[in-house]
Amino acid sequence: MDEGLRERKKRETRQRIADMAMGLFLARGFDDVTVAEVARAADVSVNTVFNYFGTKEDLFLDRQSEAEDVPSRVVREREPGESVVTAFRHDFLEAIDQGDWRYGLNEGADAFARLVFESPALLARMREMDHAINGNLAATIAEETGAGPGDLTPQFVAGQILGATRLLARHALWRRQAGDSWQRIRPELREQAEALFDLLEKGIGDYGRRPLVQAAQHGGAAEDHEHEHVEGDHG
Amino acid sequence: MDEGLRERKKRETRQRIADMAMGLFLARGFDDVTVAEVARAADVSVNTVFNYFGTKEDLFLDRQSEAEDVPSRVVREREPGESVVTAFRHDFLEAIDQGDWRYGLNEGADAFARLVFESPALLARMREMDHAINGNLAATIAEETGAGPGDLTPQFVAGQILGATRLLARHALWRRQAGDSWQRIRPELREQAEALFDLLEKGIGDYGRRPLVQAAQHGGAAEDHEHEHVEGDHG
DNA sequence: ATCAATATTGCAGTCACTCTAAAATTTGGT
DNA sequence: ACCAAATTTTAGAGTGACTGCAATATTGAT
Repeated sequence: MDEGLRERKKRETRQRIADMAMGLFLARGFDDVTVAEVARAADVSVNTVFNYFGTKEDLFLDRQSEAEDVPSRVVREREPGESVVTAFRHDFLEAIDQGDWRYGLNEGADAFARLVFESPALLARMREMDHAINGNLAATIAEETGAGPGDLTPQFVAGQILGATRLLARHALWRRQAGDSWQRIRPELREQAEALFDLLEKGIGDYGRRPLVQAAQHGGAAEDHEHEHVEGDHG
Repeated sequence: MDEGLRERKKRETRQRIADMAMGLFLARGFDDVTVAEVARAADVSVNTVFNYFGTKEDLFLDRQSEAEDVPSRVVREREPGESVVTAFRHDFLEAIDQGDWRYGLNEGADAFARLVFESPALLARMREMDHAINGNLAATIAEETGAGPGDLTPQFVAGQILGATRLLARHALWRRQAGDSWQRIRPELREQAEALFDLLEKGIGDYGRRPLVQAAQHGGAAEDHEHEHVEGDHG
């Protein structure tokens, strides 16, 4: 045994605190539970709680932050011939079918999401995590593609892709919140994912192009001149 | 006079508080200034400060939040024949030359930025603002293009574009922070902007495509075949 | 001047979080 | 089993943002 009594007790105490906290949060919402209550429930002092968790939010996100470099793995383990985007496309589509927790597509994710959406503090923390994840993925992409330090492309690409997957995941959660079953959501989500990944790959250059004619501008027929004049005056 | 004494005094008090706050923040950093100090400097009680500003962060972002629907205007006022992306391309490139405050490209923006980057609280608030701006722009785009309520494309496009402009703006600020002059930054920023907008328009489908050769796939040496064979076989 | 509306203030309190010093507990050596 | 050092836990006091309430000061209209 390389784990003494001391280590075990610490691990147990930490776990007890986290478990009690999660129970209270799920029952009454994040903001309506005080750290003092968590401490009482775990039978420790408030100071001990802060000894293990730096902030109240950490009580909730304990293990969540482990997922901070998950997207990097998708890039690193992409198959030969696969671009970064297609790697994520395949990963995400698989995730839909398997109810992958990495994108919040698993069964119990909605209870979790409800809690987050109701708490400004947790929302802020989630955005912070998103930011960190963006940075991680950008670094990995830069590394994989050998981009120079002044090159903004890795950060750009990371942001674009994660923006898309987050949007899709959030949309699914939102539909779940509204009462739809995963069964009903899945096929639509697949379509939407395909559509957004197509846009990622092929670009949004033509999106929302305003018609060149102005006669009957917002009369009724808006579907003429779809690809009329793609200008390319940029360097 | 449609403004009585009462109204004027309120306006003046509010302004005095905001000014004093900004002065203290710029001098000593956001986190190292207490609301009580701001109150003392403005010669009012702490309660009066909270009477005008809901949170400490509001003291800093007072007028900033006015800019929440600025991007929407770019879309609405785009010229005939212009897509959403090209509208932003032109707007941003103009902004670079004119040192536009809307993108934080004006002369005094770096002092501001330093303050924000050093304060976790302000960073969180900025991200919150970004989120709101995203939502606004998405709504405008949906409106302009007549997208249905279930269509994720407007949100997607809004996120992609704002992600790009924010990245560019942040990069410029970061270089400013490092001591470069706007004069030196401007031309490079233009190039980077052109590059990212090109990617927005044409897509990132081929970015980071891994070579198809497989010989020493995951043996020991990890640095084989960097850019070997880029081919376009997607479809 | 006086009254009603409202702006400002003082005060007490909550909650997250910090710091410090005093227990309580575990560990290693004898 | 016992002691001493290391470490964990705790109590207690304090800070700072923010809330709620009741008292007070100021303004607007008569």
